[in-house]
Amino acid sequence: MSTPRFIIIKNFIEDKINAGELTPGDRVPSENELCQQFSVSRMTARRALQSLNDEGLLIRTPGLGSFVAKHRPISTLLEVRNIADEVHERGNSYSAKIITMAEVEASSQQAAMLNVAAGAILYHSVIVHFEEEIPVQWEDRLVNPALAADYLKQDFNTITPNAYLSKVAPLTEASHKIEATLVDQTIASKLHIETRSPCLQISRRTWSAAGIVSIATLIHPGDRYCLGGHWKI
Amino acid sequence: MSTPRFIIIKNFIEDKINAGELTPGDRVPSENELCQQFSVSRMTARRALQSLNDEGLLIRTPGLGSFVAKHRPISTLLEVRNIADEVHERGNSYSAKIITMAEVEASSQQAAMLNVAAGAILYHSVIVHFEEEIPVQWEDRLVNPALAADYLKQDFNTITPNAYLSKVAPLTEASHKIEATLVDQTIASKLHIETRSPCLQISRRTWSAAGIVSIATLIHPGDRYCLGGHWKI
DNA sequence: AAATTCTAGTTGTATATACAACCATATACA
DNA sequence: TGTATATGGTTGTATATACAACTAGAATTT
Repeated sequence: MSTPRFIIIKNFIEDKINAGELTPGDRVPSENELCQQFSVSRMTARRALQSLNDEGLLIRTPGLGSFVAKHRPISTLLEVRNIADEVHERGNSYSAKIITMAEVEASSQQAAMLNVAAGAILYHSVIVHFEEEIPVQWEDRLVNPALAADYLKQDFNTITPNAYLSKVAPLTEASHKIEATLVDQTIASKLHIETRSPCLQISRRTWSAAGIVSIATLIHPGDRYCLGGHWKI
Repeated sequence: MSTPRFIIIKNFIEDKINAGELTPGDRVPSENELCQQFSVSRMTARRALQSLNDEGLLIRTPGLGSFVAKHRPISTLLEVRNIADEVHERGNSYSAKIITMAEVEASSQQAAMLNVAAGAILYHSVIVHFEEEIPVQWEDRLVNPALAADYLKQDFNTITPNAYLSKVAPLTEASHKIEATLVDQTIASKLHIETRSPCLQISRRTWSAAGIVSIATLIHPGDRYCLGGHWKI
């Protein structure tokens, strides 16, 4: 029913920041000052400040105080998700076509990326994903066999590589690179687009607790796919 | 020196999730169980669980317990930042060239996007940003005068539109769309690239507490710019 | 004058306690 | 049998308290 007190205090400060009354670098009331101002215990006042700190709005320094954060980069939580889930969520039919599925010897560059010895065996898959029979993603993936031994035995018509890997090697870390590229003739024909069409290319590297699991290159036709994100304080 | 107890408990649970001992949907020990197991007060055990909840690893339900979250989308915090800061951070020289800076009447579509009346006066700017004298971004921006009255009076060689807007109307919300496009002849010539080159296009809409501040279209040459992100649990 | 020490204020960690709200199950009753 | 009711366990909120670690500036000493 009634909103918790620490939320009230939190909103009080948040509103002042949004209104421009408190600008980056300014000092906000200390825990003790908030105690008196709102007649609450220090733990309650603390919770409000701590929460704002966790959200990146405040910087708190022992011995000094709490200050409005200077760098509040407009960042958007870009969810790079399971393409199958995404398609299903839109209520469309999903299918996949496997182009390649084999063991390969790691080139020196690939070995470095996956942190294995050059010449080591890697699993390599190339899959085209379809939404309503229209190709929407080209997925080229290298997998470290040590962390996903049964990769090649999976039926990727029923489970996506991403989903399988998340299951056998829980992901703890990932890095992405997003760029615009032109695709070559091979990929263009598989994606049913013209050669030299603009495409959104996502390069992704994923870690689990045990090490680097996989590197993937995902290519989307520019006119059929875009990434979106919404950011809120 | 010694790590806080709530961190120890937090890591204990986090490790089990990463190792696959606890999988999505599993129940984790309750606050009271952790109290006994680690000989700490409930508030300390609670803090560990609460922290994991805030990070999205756990879902906590009153009356039921705490469970490993099912949806852990690999999302990356994509920072769409001030281009000038980015360039400076790389240790390169930054400059800007103003192409357009004027008042315009809002078309019906523009009016709808900015939530103003059709035909209302808007500020319109087009700026090309350079890194080491090479164009890296085309910025086309529409601004709501009600929230940034002095927009046209700014010297955008010394302050970027983004930075100015953040100052006069603190941002509280933003949405982004990222896609790959081909640019027309006008933009291509300003960016010193060939017509029909692939480009990364970011469409951004920003809010402050008072309403929609601005809509911007940022275009980057595909071969000179990419977005990157790193995600960690 | 310079270096050192002290002090007040701040955040960080941790405990013990109390009550409210909620859920699932077991029990009692009609 | 079916419906209430009670019970135990869970998370959520809030307080009062204690001590540690850190910072800046004032006071003291050299």
